[in-house]
Amino acid sequence: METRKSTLALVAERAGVSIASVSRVLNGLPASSHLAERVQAAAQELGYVADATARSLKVGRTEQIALAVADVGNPVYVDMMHEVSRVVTDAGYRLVLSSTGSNPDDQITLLQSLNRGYADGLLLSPLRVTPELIDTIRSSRLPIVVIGSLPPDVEVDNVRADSAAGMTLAVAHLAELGRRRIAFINGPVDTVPGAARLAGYTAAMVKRELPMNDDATVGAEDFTLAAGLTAAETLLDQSTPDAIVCANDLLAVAALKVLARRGLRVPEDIALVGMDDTDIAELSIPSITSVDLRSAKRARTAARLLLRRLEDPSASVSRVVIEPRLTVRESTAGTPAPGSIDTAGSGVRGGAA
Amino acid sequence: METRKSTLALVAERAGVSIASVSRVLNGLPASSHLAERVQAAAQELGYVADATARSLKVGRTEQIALAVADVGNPVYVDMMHEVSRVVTDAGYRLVLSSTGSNPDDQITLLQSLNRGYADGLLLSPLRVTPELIDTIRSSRLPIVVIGSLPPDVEVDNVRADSAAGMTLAVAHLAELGRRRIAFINGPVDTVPGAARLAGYTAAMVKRELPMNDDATVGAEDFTLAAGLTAAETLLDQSTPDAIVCANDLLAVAALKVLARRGLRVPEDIALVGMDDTDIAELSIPSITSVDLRSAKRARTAARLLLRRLEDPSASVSRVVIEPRLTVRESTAGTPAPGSIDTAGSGVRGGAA
DNA sequence: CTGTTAGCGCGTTCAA
DNA sequence: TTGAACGCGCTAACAG
Repeated sequence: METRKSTLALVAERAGVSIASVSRVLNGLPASSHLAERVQAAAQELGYVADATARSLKVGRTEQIALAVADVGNPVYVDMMHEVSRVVTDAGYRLVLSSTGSNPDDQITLLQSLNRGYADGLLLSPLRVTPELIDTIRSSRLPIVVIGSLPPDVEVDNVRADSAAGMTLAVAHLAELGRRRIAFINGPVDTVPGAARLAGYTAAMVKRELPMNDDATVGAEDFTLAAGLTAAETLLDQSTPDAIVCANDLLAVAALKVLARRGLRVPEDIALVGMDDTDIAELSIPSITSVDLRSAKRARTAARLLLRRLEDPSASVSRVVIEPRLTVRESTAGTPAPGSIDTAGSGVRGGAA
Repeated sequence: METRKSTLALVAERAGVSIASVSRVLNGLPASSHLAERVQAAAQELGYVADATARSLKVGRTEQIALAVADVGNPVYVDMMHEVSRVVTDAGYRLVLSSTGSNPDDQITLLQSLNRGYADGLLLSPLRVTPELIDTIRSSRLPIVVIGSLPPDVEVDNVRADSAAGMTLAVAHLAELGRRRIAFINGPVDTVPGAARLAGYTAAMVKRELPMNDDATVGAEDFTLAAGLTAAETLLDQSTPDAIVCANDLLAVAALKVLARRGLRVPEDIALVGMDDTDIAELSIPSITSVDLRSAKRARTAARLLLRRLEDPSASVSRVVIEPRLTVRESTAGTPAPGSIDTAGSGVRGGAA
């Protein structure tokens, strides 16, 4: 096998045939077995592989799909990436990863560069949605599937989680365990998920007729551990909940740390529910009950939607809503009514004295 | 701004000039301001953006860099991805993500497809290295930088961690805390990191003249939580260490879970050290002391090496070794000599009763 | 300073 | 069944 770059012309010369014949044989089009053999052999010897760029220019497809997420480090996006990578690779596409920040302007720049045609389609998961961003998405030359909520009048394929329903699951679960003073640690309210989760929390609390209190809701600056630590301290300084729902697993881990630091037991003193159901919910000690927003399924669905649109550009717009589930773990397991005495213990807690 | 696809020819027609002039203006080459204006205007109106594929075919560069890792889900690779994404994007390249499994054959297939020229270079981090893989790397037409160890006679750019030195750091740290029965939970020994870490552990123990024991070393089936749980159970069934070093943070978290389950305190009864210093080491309760193998720095260095080679293909081969650090956290903090009584406590432990 | 033209490497008509 | 020739959209070398 040669290591030099070889072209159709070189293979053709070596096989003593025309480049058209080489192209045909390698693409499996009808040819005499005699010719096919010669070509195969020549191609083999030269280690020939068709140039992707030239092929793309000719056929008008790059066989690449772009995925743009706000933060490559966020476990949720990692899950999505993982899944998209699988689906897309299986369909014969390569995955181009674009880490835009949460800044809508950067995403607009990205969309414009997408029109350079380096990919056949885009999966976009915006953290903040502005009218400008929507306009840009609308006027994109290439198909886009949005992962996340979009205003109802936007005619773009999209798949989103029902995080309001997720908050309902969390609140209901805690209420059924007898908790009433259910606090909420949110992320930034000016993000799409932040706004949706706050709305969901409020609705769920009202519906259950549980006491609402401004001091029982705090918003972290960001969906990160560091911001969560500050937010949890603030919350516990101004409020005495018997349960906390967090808009994110990272925020839940932060809460867990602060609770431990203050000598509060989970779930005995305070039950804890996270959201996203990422690996860290399982890894934590105690493990954290979490609302599974089905990030992998959302990603998979979005990827398939995009693949479908690529093969049928005129298909009607799809809007898919994925229903959440609740994964119950130690942070809410076997919890008696508040105020009662913990005798049994689930036996799987860390740091037992 | 139009949404239809526009070409140089269309812009030229609209501006009433030649396509060459359009190309020049848009690439910032000298032109009269009169002409430049006309062209800019026309391009603007048509929403023209140069086609990436055609440009690539012409200039022979795709402005894409590929990154191939064994497992997109592994936190270490996520760190690397994050960093590579930054460096590469800043340099004007797009990142193509290839998730090969740990199977060398898949990686060979990947390398062959790379010769299709869809990227200008590759960053490869193989979990297992076979002679065939090395041959394929050697004969690649495109530049490759390997992240990880390579036999000394392979003339390929590469950057690796000194995980043997890392094991020395871990063992030394524990020894200085007075621990002597230092056990080791490794990953699969037939992987590059697995082999290196076992060798490092053995060397470090011998050097410190600490007691070695077959029962004190177990190998998990995989570098995952699930495999780690089994391995930790096995270890504790057959051995009574006062410290455990794990080849990986995930394995360390698994050990933490098993220790908690058995009522053993960390660090009082058993001190724990992980490896890789990923986010989960910080997130855990207690937080885990971990050998920082500098995955971000390794990735950054490798990416820069590749960029350098792209601009100077004849540069001499670089082999960089990144030295590890130790990040001390709660899982080994303030630990007195074994057998003595814990009175002080660092005050930042979880699950205090 | 600007226009014309020749390919980059491939797939795909059209003739033979 | 096979070969010759064209063009995808662009940049660069050459003319004018």
